[in-house]
Amino acid sequence: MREDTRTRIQEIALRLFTEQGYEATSLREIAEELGVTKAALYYHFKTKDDIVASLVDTRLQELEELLAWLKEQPKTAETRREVVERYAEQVRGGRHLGIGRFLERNQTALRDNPTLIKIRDRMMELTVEMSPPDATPTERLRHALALFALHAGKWLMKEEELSEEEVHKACLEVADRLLQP
Amino acid sequence: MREDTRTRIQEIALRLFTEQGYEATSLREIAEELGVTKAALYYHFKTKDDIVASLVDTRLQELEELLAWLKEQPKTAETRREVVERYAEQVRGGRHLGIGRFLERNQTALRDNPTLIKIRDRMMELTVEMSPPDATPTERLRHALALFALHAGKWLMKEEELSEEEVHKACLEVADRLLQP
DNA sequence: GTCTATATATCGATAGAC
DNA sequence: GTCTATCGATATATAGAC
Repeated sequence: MREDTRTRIQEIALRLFTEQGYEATSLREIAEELGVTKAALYYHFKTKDDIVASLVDTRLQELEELLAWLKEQPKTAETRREVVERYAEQVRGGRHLGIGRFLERNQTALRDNPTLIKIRDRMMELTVEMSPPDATPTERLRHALALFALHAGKWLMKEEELSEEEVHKACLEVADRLLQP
Repeated sequence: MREDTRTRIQEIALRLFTEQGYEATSLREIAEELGVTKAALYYHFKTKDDIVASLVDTRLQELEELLAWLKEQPKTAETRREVVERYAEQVRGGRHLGIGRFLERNQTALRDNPTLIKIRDRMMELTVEMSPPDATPTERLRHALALFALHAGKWLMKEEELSEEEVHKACLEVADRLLQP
């Protein structure tokens, strides 16, 4: 069962945008890896930005689901732990693996992209909604950083000779410590 | 006492590279803000990359000084605390303020820049050298993340109505918690 | 030190044949 | 669905006058 061309464009674009950056990756490069000409891409996507939009729409949806759930929960330590677990599951999540890193690395280049702006806003909301209204600045920072630890951990430990499971476990343990009262 | 042109180019370039990204910022834009033509820039810097080099060389030097100092210290909790303090001082540091953010936001676009590669390597070394050889993966991640917290904190708290001092204090407190045994 | 003018290359995007 | 050919804009960089 062969993948369709649209999906392959998305995969190649995601990888190159992540490795090289959005601006530094041309449609010519994407087309060459796919084995077609630049013009062929325009049959599948209207613009270069459209490729990005198709990538990030799914991520925005996931984030909004998590945020909606969080808003219905009491702002307790137990809720925060569950947010981190759900977020971690999304970050390393099945088929959308890698979109997180793409987003991290292209925030400036894509700072005017409407969907990216929404993702950043939701992310900010998420960190705010984790803490009760009377939390101190330090507490709020700790809770926010717990989510951040899941990204940073993977980068910081990429040179260690550890399995993905071990890295994941270490990330969750550090996140948990940041959530302790 | 008027600044010289070379310094003004560096200031404008640093700001635009940080706000818009390296690739998205053209020499034309820099020249326009300076009030000269593109060609004039080439009198002061040989290439666009040369402007970057002039910016990051200082940061590399700072980082190498800190690393050299760290390597002579025992890997104790006290040493780790002092590394964080010195690093924090560099991050918000006087005249080189803003280079940290520039580096964070242009890692992909400038991934082949020799000085940037060195900075990334030294940064990695720094996180490794903080922990004793027998530290667990989780401990190593915690120590590394303590340095990271100083960057992330500023981003995460940029929308809070806090003074720079308060944000800085919160960052240091969270970093300190990550260093606790 | 800064200018005008230009070389050369690449980009995103489109038109139209097949 | 993919091609060739091309448009118009913009990029980095250089040559040479002043």
